[in-house]
Amino acid sequence: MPQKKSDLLQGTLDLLLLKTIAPGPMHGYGIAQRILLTSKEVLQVQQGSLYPALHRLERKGLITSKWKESESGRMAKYYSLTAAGKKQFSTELEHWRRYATAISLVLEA
Amino acid sequence: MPQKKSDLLQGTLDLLLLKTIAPGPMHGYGIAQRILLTSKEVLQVQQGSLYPALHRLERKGLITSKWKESESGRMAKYYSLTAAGKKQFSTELEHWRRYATAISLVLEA
DNA sequence: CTACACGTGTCGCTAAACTATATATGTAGA
DNA sequence: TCTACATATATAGTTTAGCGACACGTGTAG
Repeated sequence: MPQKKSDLLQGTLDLLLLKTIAPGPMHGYGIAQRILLTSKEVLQVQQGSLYPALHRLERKGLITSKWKESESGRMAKYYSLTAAGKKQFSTELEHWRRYATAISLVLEA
Repeated sequence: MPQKKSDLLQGTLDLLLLKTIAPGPMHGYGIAQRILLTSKEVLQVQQGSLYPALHRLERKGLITSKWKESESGRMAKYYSLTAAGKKQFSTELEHWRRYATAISLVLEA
């Protein structure tokens, strides 16, 4: 069961989204599900965080969207990474690693 | 050299502060220095983040302060953990570990 | 006398994430 | 049939953290 207070750390949501889209086009709902799954039910992305984040990334030109029929037969907006998005992803990944390492240094000191 | 855009992740600052104070009373300026040092110059806590955070923690009863002469001979405000602060620290540490692990799962998938 | 390290603090801003809500459809079960 | 739930997108309004830019004051080194 997902924890009540999921409280995403600011700045990591974009990274998570970018990473999840990377292998191929996905729609918002599916992205959230996949993150929940691969994080072993720890990371729960709220709709109120998810869709604004997706719109934000699209406005920045990091992802593009296209309406398509989903596996369940409904229409859904499929997002894919742009070239800029791929670049941004690797930058942010680097930043996360650097940051997480630094935190560990302080915490485990 | 510290990176320009240090951008602390929201929510981790309190944890860092609590951890740094844990071994014994420290003043704000010293805390920031120590974090910079132990993180190998990666984590730079800005004054505009540091002091409000310290006040916040004190208001919540997680730390207490006392004016004392510092090693340099000036007056400085020394903060120490309260019992509630210690408890909060272990809770937040747990949360961070759980969270960082989950992120890694998604990122390294 | 100037610059820098020490030390605390605030104001105003931005932006991220959350809660709650709205909308719409299909399907399973009582 | 009615209800509940999964699928799917979206926004309005709120909170709050962290940041940049200041302001204040002292002591010391050059």
